[in-house]
Amino acid sequence: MKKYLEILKKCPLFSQIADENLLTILHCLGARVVSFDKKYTVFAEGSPAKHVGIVLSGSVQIVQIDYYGNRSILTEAGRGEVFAEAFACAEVRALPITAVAMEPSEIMLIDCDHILHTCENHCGFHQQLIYNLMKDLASKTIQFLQRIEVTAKRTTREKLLTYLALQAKKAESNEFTIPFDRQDLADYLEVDRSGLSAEISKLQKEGVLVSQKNRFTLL
Amino acid sequence: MKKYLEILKKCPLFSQIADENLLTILHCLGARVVSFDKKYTVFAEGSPAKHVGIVLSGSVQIVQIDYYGNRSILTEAGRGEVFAEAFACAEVRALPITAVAMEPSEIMLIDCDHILHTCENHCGFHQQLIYNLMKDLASKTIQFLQRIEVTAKRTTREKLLTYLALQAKKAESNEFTIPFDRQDLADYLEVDRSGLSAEISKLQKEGVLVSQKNRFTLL
DNA sequence: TCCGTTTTGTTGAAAATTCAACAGAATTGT
DNA sequence: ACAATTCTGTTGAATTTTCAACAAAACGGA
Repeated sequence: MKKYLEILKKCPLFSQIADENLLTILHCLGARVVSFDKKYTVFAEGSPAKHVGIVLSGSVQIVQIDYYGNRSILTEAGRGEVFAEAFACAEVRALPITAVAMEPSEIMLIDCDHILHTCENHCGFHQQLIYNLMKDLASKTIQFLQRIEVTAKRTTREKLLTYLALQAKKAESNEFTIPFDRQDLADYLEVDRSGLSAEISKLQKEGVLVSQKNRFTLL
Repeated sequence: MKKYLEILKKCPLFSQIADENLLTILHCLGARVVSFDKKYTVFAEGSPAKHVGIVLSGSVQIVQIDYYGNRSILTEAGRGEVFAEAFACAEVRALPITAVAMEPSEIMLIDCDHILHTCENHCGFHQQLIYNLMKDLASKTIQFLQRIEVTAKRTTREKLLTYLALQAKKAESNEFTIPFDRQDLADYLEVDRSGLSAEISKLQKEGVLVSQKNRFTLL
């Protein structure tokens, strides 16, 4: 576990927890690390929502696939980020989403019960963990809100520009890369891929932005 | 405060808290009750996100209004429900949303700092409140996810049917009322109102459902 | 009850999206 | 370096949405 300490220290779930206690806590929580190849499923829809995931390396996408097979990308979690926590915390029976590794990834899995309920050793960190989980869930709610702000727009152009503006703000620069290829971006914005490609071309011709693959510059 | 106890006992923020302690806690939290007439603003976009709201009577809508004045309804909170907690918990400076009373409503306001941080009296309920807040935020995340599942659909018809199916499931009946008029429903589904009206008419003619105002029956 | 306001349903035209198909570019694995 | 696969941009047709305008219905207050 030692080699993961650096990244775990940046994980919101463990904020305010002294480095020297981290290993103990991980042991107490029964944390384990699993590796996934690119495109492999970390959590499958319908399976029990027991575990919280933490991205140690690589990245995962949280996707929802409807009755007709249409894919919707809900979020993307990179190094140090927690995912699937809401389902475990809310004690839903079956996961309504799927988590897929986007690259070869190492994922730390923690049984959420171990976080929420005191362990046999009565280690005193549960309160802090619950507080951290609460903070994390609050910021996830706000993330979803931003996504809704984007997808609430009615046209592909508006959705795209709203999304890119948010990314530029996040990167604090007019030049930034996004974690999506064209199909992914379309599935995140809830629009047609070919229409999205066309819109990006159009915006480039109009001189609004420059795009090379997943790197964008707003002009 | 006494007259609100019945409804507060059903509020997720106070679950697992003994009735006899509730009044003490409310006092410790500095809870106060404010009345709002129909259509009045409970929280305005841009104002500080300090308070958590609890609906004691009436109901509120959480709405987002974009640069062009397009309204998007994010959620609706009825009696006993908590709202705006995510912004206070995540310590965002300014509220990105507006909360509006839908009917004459009594709202309990609690400064979120008082929930998250121990008070002078060191009353021992903060841990339980934080735990409750965490549970509440987890279920709010899942609520948002369902909304995304609805609005991710590409056509008015699909959005409407997905929404109505969820409502039927929630009501455990094919007959149910929704908390929206036509314009509100359109602003929730992110579609055009007139198109929505047309689609409802069409579905009635096809014998898929019956609608009288905001009461629906799925056939 | 009457009047003014709000809500709802309808319509047709304009605009935008989706869909399917394809070809070139880029990437991956061997 | 090569072949196979995946990704991307383009196109045109069909579908759907949006927009604006209007009239009937429902509602609320005096």
